[in-house]
Amino acid sequence: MERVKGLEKKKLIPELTQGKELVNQLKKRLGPLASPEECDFLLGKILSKLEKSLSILNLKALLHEGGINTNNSTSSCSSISFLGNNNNNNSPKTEELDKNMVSKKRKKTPQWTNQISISWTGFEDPHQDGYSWRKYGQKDILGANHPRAYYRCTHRHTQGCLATKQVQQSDGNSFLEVTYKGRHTCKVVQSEIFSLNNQKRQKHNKKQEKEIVIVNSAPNYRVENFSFTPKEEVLTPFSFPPTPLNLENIEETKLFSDSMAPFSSPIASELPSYMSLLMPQDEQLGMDDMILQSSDSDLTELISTPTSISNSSFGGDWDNLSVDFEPNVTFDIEEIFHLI
DNA sequence: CCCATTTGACCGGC
DNA sequence: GCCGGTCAAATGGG
Repeated sequence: MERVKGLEKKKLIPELTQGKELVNQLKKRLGPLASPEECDFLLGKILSKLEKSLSILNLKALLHEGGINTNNSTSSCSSISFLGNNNNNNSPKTEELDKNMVSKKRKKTPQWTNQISISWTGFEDPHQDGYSWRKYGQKDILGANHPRAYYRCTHRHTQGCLATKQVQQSDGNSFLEVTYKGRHTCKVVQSEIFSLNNQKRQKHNKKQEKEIVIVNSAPNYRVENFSFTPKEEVLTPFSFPPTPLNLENIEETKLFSDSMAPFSSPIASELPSYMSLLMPQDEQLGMDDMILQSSDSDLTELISTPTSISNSSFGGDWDNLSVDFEPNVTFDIEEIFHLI
């Protein structure tokens, strides 16, 4: 993969500029007199520009094989925000030590290594992200119209997995803001993944499968506020696996590669999962196929990424991003997709 | 019966 | 004291 250097950026500018102009045209023509054909034509051109831009950015892997579909381009869009790290030396592992305590005494506020916020609309169900979550609380948040739900990994007590997530419907729109905290340390073996795919889904409802199909057909997304402040040293308390090739990461990577479930929990758990999202992959592959076809080397490449992330810049495998990220930089993709 | 959800209480930080 | 986050008893569904 190649990086987006000056040349690619130069390519991007006209594409995005044209896209923006097309949006403006469409905006002007939208109204009672607008003909569907004209709108479709403009939409097609706009989407073409955006896809081309994405291609340049090498983000095309985010899109499902269908690319941006005009039929549902307004029905689903998600955003990802890496919130960076706000952790200190408090290790969530202390919770594991306290798990036998009966007291309701609140444990020290865990400081999370990885936190990611995902805005989420459309047909995707943010709860179907490849992991099993258990809701443990719900709170009305000041200034928010909707309560915030708190979820933790089902394997919290059995395996001490400390991954949590918060889901809250944002105000003013239909976005579901899903914030993942921590990372999965549970060993969700592949058999369980298969179980998830092949048994739970069938067991619980056909609807879920249906939704997945919808997800696949509604790949439109946007990435916003892509900022990341990796601090390798503070990752340690989270008991990062000694080897990147553990099942957890495999799962993360695989699930993240899955069809259009790009905003699954794995991305919250590990940056390389996001990396894997950005990397061109056979978009035709289903998750199971991905699991089977992944090579260790690929995983190593992906999963070893966070350790290569420094405080200063994205080096190493970050080159694969095809974008020159700066620390805490706001990902301009946001603006790109706000054009839609 | 098991497990997930609900919900009020509780806790720590500010 | 307020607020966000967590706990755990109560409840419900399969």
